[in-house]
Amino acid sequence: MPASRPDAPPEPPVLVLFRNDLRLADNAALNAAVKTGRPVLPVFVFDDGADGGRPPGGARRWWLHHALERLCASLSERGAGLILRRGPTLATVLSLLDDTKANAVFWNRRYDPAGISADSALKTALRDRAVEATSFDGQLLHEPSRLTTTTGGPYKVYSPFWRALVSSGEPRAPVAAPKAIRPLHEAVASDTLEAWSLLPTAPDWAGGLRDTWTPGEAGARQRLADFLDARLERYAESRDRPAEAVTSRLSPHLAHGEITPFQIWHALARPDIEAGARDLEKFRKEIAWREFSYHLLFHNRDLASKNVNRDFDDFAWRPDAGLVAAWQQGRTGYPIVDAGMRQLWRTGWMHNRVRMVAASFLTKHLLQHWREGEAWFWDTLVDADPASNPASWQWVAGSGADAAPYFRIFNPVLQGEKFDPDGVYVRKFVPELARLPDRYIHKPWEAPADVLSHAGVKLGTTYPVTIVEHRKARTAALAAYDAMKGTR
DNA sequence: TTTTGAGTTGTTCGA
DNA sequence: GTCGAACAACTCAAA
Repeated sequence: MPASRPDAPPEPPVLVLFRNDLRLADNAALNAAVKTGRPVLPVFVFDDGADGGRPPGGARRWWLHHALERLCASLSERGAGLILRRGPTLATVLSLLDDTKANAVFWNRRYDPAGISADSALKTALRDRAVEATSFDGQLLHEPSRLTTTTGGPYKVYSPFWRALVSSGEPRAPVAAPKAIRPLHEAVASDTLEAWSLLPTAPDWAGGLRDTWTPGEAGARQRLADFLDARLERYAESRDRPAEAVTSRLSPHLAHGEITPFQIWHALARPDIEAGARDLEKFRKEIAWREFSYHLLFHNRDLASKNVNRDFDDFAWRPDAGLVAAWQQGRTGYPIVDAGMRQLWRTGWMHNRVRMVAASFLTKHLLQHWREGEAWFWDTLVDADPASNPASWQWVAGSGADAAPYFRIFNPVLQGEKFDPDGVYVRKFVPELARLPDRYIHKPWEAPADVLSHAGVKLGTTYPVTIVEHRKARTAALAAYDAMKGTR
């Protein structure tokens, strides 16, 4: 241990950059910094788009505020503070070096294209200044460049990617949080969280988010424990039923790095887990989808803006702001779609099955560009992820890698009847239909007049008339697809 | 180089 | 009501 005589020159600290890794457990960069035995200065560097990536949307800003409060509290329990700085990563870190005389900077790697560029520029600049710069893993089980086909290329199909992931060996074990952090005693300037104005005001739309989520590392741990304890054993059977809360809901915690896939993967292997092999495999495959999305993003920097399948550059979208608005606000007249869009608006999250139905509806029934939907989800989802969000939208739209065949057009009535058979989900988020009998809950327009009036439903007044007719919309979508193929 | 098997999540139609 | 075929070939990945 270094001497700490009061007259000794101050020992240079190690800076630990926090970005999408708002946790102390399984934090490789923080652990390595603590292990040096030197003072550690944790800094949250909020590039907020200044590194060239996408600034977080409204829902993630709300989450970030609370996650930072939690992170700050758990750092203080261990003796350290959290410095807040906003700006481009390189300039921000260089000014921190001036302020602190630090001679080492540690961080966990980011995997969005702008983050990769900014961090590699940072590494070069620091090494030019003889400052130690070291990056660590944590966000992904596999470096996106590491899994390759036998010919060395990137995977474009999920199944072979999954097989490669499984056969590439067990992911490393997670590491425990440091028990104590040696603080830096000199004061370092920090922004205040309030000054960043991450919380919505006028109006405060975050009530539903507060009721639904507990941002922060402890919340993530609790969510994982609940999932393993009560939900995983019904996962394979019920994961497609939005009214049943059997999905893990870990996505926003993963997106903010409050928990790592290493922690999740290893928790699934615990001997006390009572779940069938089918449940475990299904869930592991979802974790692997997240990995696959990052793999795609790594090899397609423009995933959020350009069709992976360039044939779709010729697709005849029919831009219509009114249709997009009706979809966003959950007034399409299709109960399962509207329930999903309202769940998203109210809680910052939507069940996976309903995401597919709602996304298919926007791109195929309404012929609106998938980018419209991707942008709306980016702004409203607490789990908005730079890889999963665009990869999944392109998958649904048919323009992505390993995408759904275009002719698979979800029928919103059948999907509702199949996965929300007793209408519990629809009734929760579309209360104006709550008194309709099950038989009509997914197709109120077929209900006889007396049934509607008895349920207090007036189509076109209390609940919208369908904005497009399913059969016609389906035919039009298939025709648009054929036209695109014809232009090749 | 060529061959071969396979490919998240669906719907509709007609027998 | 149930069941199988058609939907569109095409590209990927491994042998």
